[in-house]
Amino acid sequence: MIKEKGQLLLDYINRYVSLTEEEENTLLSKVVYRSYLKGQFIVQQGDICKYECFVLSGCTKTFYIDDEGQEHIVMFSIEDWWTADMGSFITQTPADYNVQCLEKTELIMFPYDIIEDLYAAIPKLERFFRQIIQKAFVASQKRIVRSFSLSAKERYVYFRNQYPKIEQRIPQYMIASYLGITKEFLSKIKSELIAEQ
Amino acid sequence: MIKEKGQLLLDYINRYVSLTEEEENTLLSKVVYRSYLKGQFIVQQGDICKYECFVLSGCTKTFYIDDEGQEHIVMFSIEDWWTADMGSFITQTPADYNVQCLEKTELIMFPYDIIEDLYAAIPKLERFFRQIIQKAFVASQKRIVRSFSLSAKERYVYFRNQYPKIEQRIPQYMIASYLGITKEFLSKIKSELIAEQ
DNA sequence: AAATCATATTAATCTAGTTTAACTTTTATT
DNA sequence: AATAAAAGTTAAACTAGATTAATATGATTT
Repeated sequence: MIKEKGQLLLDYINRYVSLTEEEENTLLSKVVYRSYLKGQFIVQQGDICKYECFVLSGCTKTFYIDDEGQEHIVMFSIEDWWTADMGSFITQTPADYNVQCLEKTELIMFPYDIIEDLYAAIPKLERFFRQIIQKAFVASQKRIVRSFSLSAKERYVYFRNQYPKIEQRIPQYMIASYLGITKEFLSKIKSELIAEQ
Repeated sequence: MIKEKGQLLLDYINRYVSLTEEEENTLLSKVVYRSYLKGQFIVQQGDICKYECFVLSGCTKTFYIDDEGQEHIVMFSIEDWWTADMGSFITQTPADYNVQCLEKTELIMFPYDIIEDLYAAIPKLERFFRQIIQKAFVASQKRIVRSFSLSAKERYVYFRNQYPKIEQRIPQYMIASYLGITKEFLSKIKSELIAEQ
């Protein structure tokens, strides 16, 4: 794998735990670098998710198609985030979600069949993953609270403040889907917000 | 700590990792057993959450009071589940949530200041917690999807099927709060469901 | 047994957000 | 530059769920 790409991952991990040079080399020898084009799928609903992926560059959406064929966006992932269908990955059962690239996207992929070896070789990784998943879980719980206690307009304003970088890169109708509202209603909210100031 | 109480925790942990007898003894010597009465608070909004708690018996609700004074229930916890404000616990910052007992509740508490020692003494616990948090995160993501893609009636039916034990122990108005609807609307849903069959 | 307090029901009115559909603007393709 | 395709806007009619308020049921206390 290209040295400088791996370094981005190591920098990220070293914010949580400190790896020795030997551990760093072991890690980089086991993970896989891959680049996807805009529109390509990293995971498809129904497949078994074989990789947990760290995003080096680009942007993905994780979404779910319901029985009526409606798309519901669960999350976006950009640089320094993770993407995959974790439920499918940890249980090796068919994925509920699709993960699709909204831009050319570079990833470092952690294959399922080596991740146990990796934990055995580098126990610190167990701690690292525990810590980032704890953070993700807390964020997810907070999103549930927001979905119940805030209006659509409030949720949009929150999203815009929290993820200013994401908003600019993504079409409005996908943001509407992420917020759980229609694109028409988001359009109305935006024009109200403009009128307000 | 009472031997048989500790055994419930060990049985639970041993479903994920296998502890040696020495590790089991170390663990039980560090955690704290405690019983709360109905109505008592385990965590209060604004406090720093000092314990991650395993529920031996009883039932708790985790909730958030919004700016308008409205209560929003984030989760219920019963036997063999965990309860706390994890966000507050991991960052040691003021809690967003309250955790209150809906019945007499027995807990095993993992104090914040010993948890690092515990990970050091029993590295398997790191793996154990990683695994249960992964599961919790996946469940949380699925709940977000349901909150967007299902109607209130569908969410209620799902809840009833998923947690039949919880429904019987808890007043309707709390279930309404958990589902993100008013108690009046839940009452309407229930009478519709009765009329349907 | 009466009184009180918490919980649940019902119904009328209201509103945040959806649906449908026509139109406009922006971006990509030839 | 012209055309097509994708994304975004506006507005009218509609609906899921909220609000308000009155009533009913069920526990708990005295």
